[in-house]
This record gives sequence, C-alpha cells and structure tokens, in this order.
Amino acid sequence: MTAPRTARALARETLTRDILDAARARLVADGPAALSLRAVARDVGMVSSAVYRYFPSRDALLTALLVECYDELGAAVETAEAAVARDDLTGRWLAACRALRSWCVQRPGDFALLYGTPVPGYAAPQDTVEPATRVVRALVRIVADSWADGAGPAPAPSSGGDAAALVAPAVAFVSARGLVAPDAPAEAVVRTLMAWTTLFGTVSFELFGHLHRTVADYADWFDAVALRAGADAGVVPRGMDAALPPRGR
Amino acid sequence: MTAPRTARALARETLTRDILDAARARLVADGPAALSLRAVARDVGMVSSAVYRYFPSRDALLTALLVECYDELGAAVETAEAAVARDDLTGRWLAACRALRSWCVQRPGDFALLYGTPVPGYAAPQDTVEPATRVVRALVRIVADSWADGAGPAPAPSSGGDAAALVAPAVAFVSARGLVAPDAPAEAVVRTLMAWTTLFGTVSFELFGHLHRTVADYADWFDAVALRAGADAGVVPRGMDAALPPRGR
DNA sequence: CCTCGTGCAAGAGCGGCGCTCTCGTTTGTG
DNA sequence: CACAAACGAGAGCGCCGCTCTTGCACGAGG
Repeated sequence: MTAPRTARALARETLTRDILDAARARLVADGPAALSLRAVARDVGMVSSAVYRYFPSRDALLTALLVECYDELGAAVETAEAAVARDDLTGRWLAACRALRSWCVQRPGDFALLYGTPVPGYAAPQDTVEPATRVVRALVRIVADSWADGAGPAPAPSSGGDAAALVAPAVAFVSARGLVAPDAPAEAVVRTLMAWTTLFGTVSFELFGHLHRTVADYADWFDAVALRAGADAGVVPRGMDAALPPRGR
Repeated sequence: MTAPRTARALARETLTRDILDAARARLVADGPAALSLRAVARDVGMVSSAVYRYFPSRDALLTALLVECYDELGAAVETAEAAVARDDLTGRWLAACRALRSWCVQRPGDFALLYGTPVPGYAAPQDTVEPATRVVRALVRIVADSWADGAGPAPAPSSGGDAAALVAPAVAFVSARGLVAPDAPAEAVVRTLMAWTTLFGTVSFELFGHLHRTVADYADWFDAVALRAGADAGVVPRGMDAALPPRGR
C-alpha cells in the first residue's frame, strides 16, 4: 500500500502533490482569499474540472493545506525548542516563540489561512484539530517543565502570588480535554493558553498591520512580549536578568 | 452644505446611507468575504452598476464600513467605561474590556472586517487609522489614570519589579506617535499595548473557533484574561481581592 | 420658459470564479 | 479480450467585480 504498484496510483499520488504544491505557492504569495482552484489548475497544466478528481472542492484543498501548514508550524516550533538544553527553560521558551514568529512572518499567507478569518461557510473538519494543537502542546510542555523544576503550583511567575488567585477561577472554565498534556497541572495549562493567546495576538497585529508605525522593531518587540508572556506563565529566567540569547541570523 | 437643498443631493445622501446599511447588514451576517456588491445592490433595489455612482469600488465600500465599525466599537468602549466611577480603575478597565468583547461577539462579521485577514490587495487608507486607534486610546487612558493614581512608574502590577525591567527595553521600540495619549508615560503605553494585544487575541480565538472545546465559558474566561492583562498593565484592584463586579445581563 | 449639460439608473458585456455534467480516452482487472 | 473504473477536456450554469453605452430626468443659465 505504501508502494503504489500501478501507474495510475503513482500518477495520482504525484499529481495530488503537484496540486498541493502549486496551491501552497499561491497561498504563500496571495493568501487564502485569492487562492483560486482554476489558477492552481493552470499552474499544474490542467483544466479546472480535472482538479475535482483529486479534491472534491476548494474547501477540501484548503483543508489539506491547513493540515500541512499546522504540521509544518508545529514541527518548526518543536525542532527549534529541542535544540536548546533541556534545563534552559527560558531559552527553550524563547526559541519556541521565535520559531513561531519567524515561520508566520515568512509565510503570511499561510498564517492567514491558519489563524485569520475563517471562510464563511467553512467548518474545520475533525482531522485539523490535532495538528492545530501541536504548537500549544509544545508550549505547554515547556511551561510544565518549568513548574516541575520550580516548587509548588506557583513558581513565582514574576508575581507575588495574587496573580495565581486571579487566574485560578479560570481553571474551571478550561475543560481538560486531554489534548494538551494530560499530566500538566491545570493552572499551567491555563497560563500557557493566555501566553499563547498573547503571542498569537502579537504576530497577528504585526502581519495584519495593526502595529504599523507603532512598533519600531517587530522582532525586538516580539521578544519582549514573549519573555513577558513566558514569565507570566511561569517560565522565569535562570538568573533574574541573565543576558538574553542573541537573536539568530 | 450641511443642509442639502436640491432633491438630487438629498436623494444621493439617502441612497448612500441605504447602501451602507444594506452592506452593514450583509457584513454582520456573512462576514466581509461574502459581501458582494451585487447582493447589496439587489437589497436596495438597484442594479449593480448603479452602486458605482456612490462607491467607486467594493474596496471603497469596505473602507466606509471599516471607519463606521471602528467608530462604533470605540464609542461602545468609551461609553461603557464612562459609566463607571472615575476612581474605580479596575471597574473602568473591566467595563471597557467587556464592552469590547460583547461588541465583537455580537457582530462577528464586523470583527472579521476590522481585525481579520486583510483583503489581498487592499491597503487601508489614512482616514481609517484615527478611528482604528480609538479603542486602544480609551484603554491607555485608564492605564495612565492608574499610574497617576498610584506612585512611581511601576505601581506594582502584581509584580515584584523585574517585570518592569523586562518590558522596559521595549519602550524604545514604540514610537511615540502622539496618537495615543501623548502625556501618558511610555511604559504605560507599552504595557497597554501588550494588554490590548492579549484582549484582541482572546476575542479572535473565541470568534474564530481556536478555543473550541477548550474553554467552557467564554465570558468568564475573557473576564479572567482581562483582569490579568489589566493587572499586568498596572490596573490593580482596589482591595487586593475585592469582589468582582457581576457580569451584566 | 426653455434649453443644455450633468447626474443618474439600467442594461449588456468582459473576464474570472466554483462547480457540474457529458463525452471520449486510458488504464487495470476479471 | 471485454468491461468497468478512473481520468482529462470541454461546455455550461450562476455568481462575482467592473466597464461602457444608452436613455432619461433633474436643475441651473440664458
């Protein structure tokens, strides 16, 4: 099954990939709204109706791209985070956050597909939710490690303690789901969710132009936000004000 | 000039409003992507080409809606915040945040237009930036009042103090602009910007389904996030754990 | 009052879109 | 070899944004 015997099956597999690649190229360039099935068909040298042999609709094509992008983003975050020493929690957090942002900034069209306005009548099928949670799962892992490293449920996330009380009631609002690290403390999940929301908001504002002429250096601004969000989630620098890892390239 | 004398001018004004209202109705229902100029024309009983007498393009119509929505949202936040006693800073903050969310939740299409994926070839004209900043200006006013109320540059935003150092470098990245409260301390502006980003991210995640089956009660979750974001920005509850104002209706 | 230029609505039409259906052709299988 | 399934191409449907032309009603100047 993994080795397609017949020529037809092989051709089908190849063409499906070609269509996806062409669609991906158009997506990165123009964003999801401008992705037309007819244009993709032209790019791969087909007539539009022939594409429907491979994807039953434009939405199905978008869904395939969605899964692919979620996985790619998740992988980028995971590998960036894995390259840092396990006990350097702030380093892992910052590496993950930076990988997140650079992936998004380099592919604004993909970002718009993943986190932008959903298409009007479109409901994401179930196969997209697992890849979609990959990023936040990577983040929650770092936070959980931080909590395990420190002591007690509130490892002084730069807070005196009332912050925990503030957020605590929210734990009840978050159903466990099991999707995100079932062994992680609920409080850590909640805080990670907030940090993740902040990170997303920052990238979204940058890419969609809402910080235009407000923030001078997006990368520096993002670093500051990421560190602050991480601290709020319980990822504290080793030395209180250790030198920040330099930004790559 | 304010009183249109001729019947022509009056008809023009009326029809322009009718078109905008019809477009607004379709926008709220279906979102910006599904807003078709032809459909709007049908709604007002015109032929599509006739609409071009009033708006030179679909983008122009969207721009008009954009300004209108920004203003409406800003007004909603401002009036909600103004209804609270001036010295109840947490109450003002929470009222502003809740007004923000409920406006967005009640008009997901409008929210998508304002903060969702920008249309591919569209660059927001200059007249949109002033209304766009109205919300964040309202927020920064509350934060600035909090800072003025408390002492010194860091009124213990639930933090020991290193948080200020963490964020401090970011001040340099934010150009003053003057758009947002020129007299407000830069640090307050930066923190408000972060809080605003978090608020936006929370609403966006809610409306775009990224918290589906993750957060049980969106309103409660939002309250918790808003209070925490406010505390990080320097808006602290009067009594440390004073009873939260009940959610309206 | 009448005329002439202007603003206006309507219609046809252009190319592009998602999607469906039909029609030969190719391909794999019983 | 024959038959069915898969396939590519084409035509066509109704939608879209937008342009151009046509006929008409309005309103200001003579």
